[in-house]
Amino acid sequence: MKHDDHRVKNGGHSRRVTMTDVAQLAGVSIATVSNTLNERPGVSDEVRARVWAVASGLGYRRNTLAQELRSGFSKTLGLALVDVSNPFYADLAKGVIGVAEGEGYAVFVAHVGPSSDHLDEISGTFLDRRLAGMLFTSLTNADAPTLRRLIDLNVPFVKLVRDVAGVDADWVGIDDFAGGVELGQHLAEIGCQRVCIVGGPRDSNASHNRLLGCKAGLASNGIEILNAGDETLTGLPIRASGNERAHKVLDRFGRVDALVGGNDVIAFGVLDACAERGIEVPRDAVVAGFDNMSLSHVGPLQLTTVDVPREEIGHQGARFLIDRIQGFSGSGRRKVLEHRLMIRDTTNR
Amino acid sequence: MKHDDHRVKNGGHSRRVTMTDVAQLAGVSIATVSNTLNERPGVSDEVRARVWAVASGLGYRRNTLAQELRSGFSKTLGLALVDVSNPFYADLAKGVIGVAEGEGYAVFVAHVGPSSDHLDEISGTFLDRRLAGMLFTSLTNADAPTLRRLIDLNVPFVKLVRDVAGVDADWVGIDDFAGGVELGQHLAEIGCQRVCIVGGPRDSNASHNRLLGCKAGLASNGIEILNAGDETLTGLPIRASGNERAHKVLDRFGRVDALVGGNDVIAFGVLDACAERGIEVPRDAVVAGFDNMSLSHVGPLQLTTVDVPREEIGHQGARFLIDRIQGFSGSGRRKVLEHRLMIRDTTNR
DNA sequence: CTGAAAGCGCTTACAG
DNA sequence: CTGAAAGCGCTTACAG
Repeated sequence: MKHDDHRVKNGGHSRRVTMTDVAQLAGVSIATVSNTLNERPGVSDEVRARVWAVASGLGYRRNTLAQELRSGFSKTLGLALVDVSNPFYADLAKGVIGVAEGEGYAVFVAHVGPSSDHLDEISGTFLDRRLAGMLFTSLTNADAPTLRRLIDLNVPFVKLVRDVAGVDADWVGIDDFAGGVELGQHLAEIGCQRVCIVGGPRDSNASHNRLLGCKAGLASNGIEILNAGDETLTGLPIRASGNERAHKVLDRFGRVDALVGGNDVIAFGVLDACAERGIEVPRDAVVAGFDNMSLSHVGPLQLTTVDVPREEIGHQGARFLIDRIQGFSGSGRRKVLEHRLMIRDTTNR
Repeated sequence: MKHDDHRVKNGGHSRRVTMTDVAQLAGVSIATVSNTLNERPGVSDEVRARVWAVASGLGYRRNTLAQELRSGFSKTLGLALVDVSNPFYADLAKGVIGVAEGEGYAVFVAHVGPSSDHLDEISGTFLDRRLAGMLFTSLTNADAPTLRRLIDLNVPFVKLVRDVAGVDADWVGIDDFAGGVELGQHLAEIGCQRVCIVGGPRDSNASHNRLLGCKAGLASNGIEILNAGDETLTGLPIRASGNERAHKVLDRFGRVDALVGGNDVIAFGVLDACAERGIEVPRDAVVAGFDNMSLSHVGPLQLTTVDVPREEIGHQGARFLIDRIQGFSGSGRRKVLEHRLMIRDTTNR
């Protein structure tokens, strides 16, 4: 195929090939070209063959903007993430993009900062582009008005991982509470008594449930966490915050048997803090996380954590969304995927 | 603002607010609405104020599809990645999305599989959507025809990290060869004699340069790698491949002083293999990687590696691309960002 | 089976 | 300063 095949001469300059070009060369109307290319019935075999031949000969490609504008249907999704460079969200994104591309949908990825204002802005630009649907992560209750506007506009969306009470939409995640319980019980079983939790954001319902679950798992063994009610209990889900809060906790509560991170990234910060203080894990203290990040089991000191099937959450979320785009209606579905406690080096003693 | 403000009644059903709605309510033509909203001169203050008031009262949002179709200008970029869930690409994506959103561009993220066919397909769907420009990673020479077609179509694009010879376009990356040299020299300095390289893909020019550099750095100290010419020298940049090839190398060459991964992910696989064989790092053998992934320095055994400023590469790439979209022309620029050898536990002896 | 025509929601010369 | 009209590239009833 020659390169020029994708363009058409037009008085010195050249432009992209349109249906009109195909129609003229094939000697038919653009309606017939459209019907042929969209595989609609009622085009004679002879014409159909000629149109296809001309179209591919010219290297014709349908203009998606025009198609979506006119038809009112879009095959584009929007995915809002706190931060792609966080492996947790990156894995979700992979799951979403994988299913979406398989079904012929393209996906916009946008970054939501810490503020809900930005989520509203992103949802706005998604609306401007008339996306077929959206997927949200890291939602908080403050996002409810934004989501309700989408419901009013009849734009389908899915909540991933975190849920927002009172907003009726499909949700995919895990049973964070149950995962927390299992982790708490494991710590009790291996004999931990003095336990601190260095949790995730206060306004994340997933973090909240993990924390409640872990407390419950410990409580059923008669253990109460040391830093209940302390400001170290919740914080940003980043390594620096885990590190800083681990140091505070170790300063405040002296000897600690176990430190639980609200997620693996926090737990890495906790491990850093232990290394910085000469606390040998798991001999002096055990450490656990939540998520099972792909790099949480590197080298000689692998992290105990609760596996969250991130990519699968992305898959299921995309499927839910595409269902609704294709006409499924009904109140919000809830899909709870399997989590699994992964006992590894950092609690192995 | 009421929810219904974003919609307009239309015989039982309701539709999104358009410029026509705004024009009618404001008692002006849609041309005037367009001129006002686009802040073009030549609209009286009185009319301007009225139009803005009506537009925001109605919750009007411009339809991006229509705008891009009619104006012929798009504020949308495409980013093709092997895999977002690979932290290296995730960081690049973060950099690109950060700058793009700051400049008012949205970005499509697509997954390129291992084959070049898929890259061509992705570039096709990007063209269909009339994107303003594209960014590519993980290019190989086989992608040259696809890229040349973009040049013919006058669609700007940027090559990130990997370069493709003979395709004139902006490129952003690091001096992989120099990074390799520094790493090789470091290994020689700490007394390594028996060195194996477990490199990246054969057809990645970045991996190739790293490998050549490392060999050169060793050679300048009179050291030749053990597995030169061996099939273990190149392979997939994934953990399993690093693990498998490390085992092969250790089987074939007996005692080895140093194992170099083509990137950190490969090096993690190498570390796993060492742990599996009871080889204590760095006592029995040292290990190094390339990239400085954020999780390459976790806990008690942090990986020696060469820092690649991934997010900054994304930033610079997006800036280059936006320059060209805004009219900059001229032959391909080359931006070499700073790398840095990070000496850590795995080579610390 | 095929085509002329209207229209999706905008932008853009061009008159007035 | 303002508006009527054409047109971006398609899709979609509707005639013939």
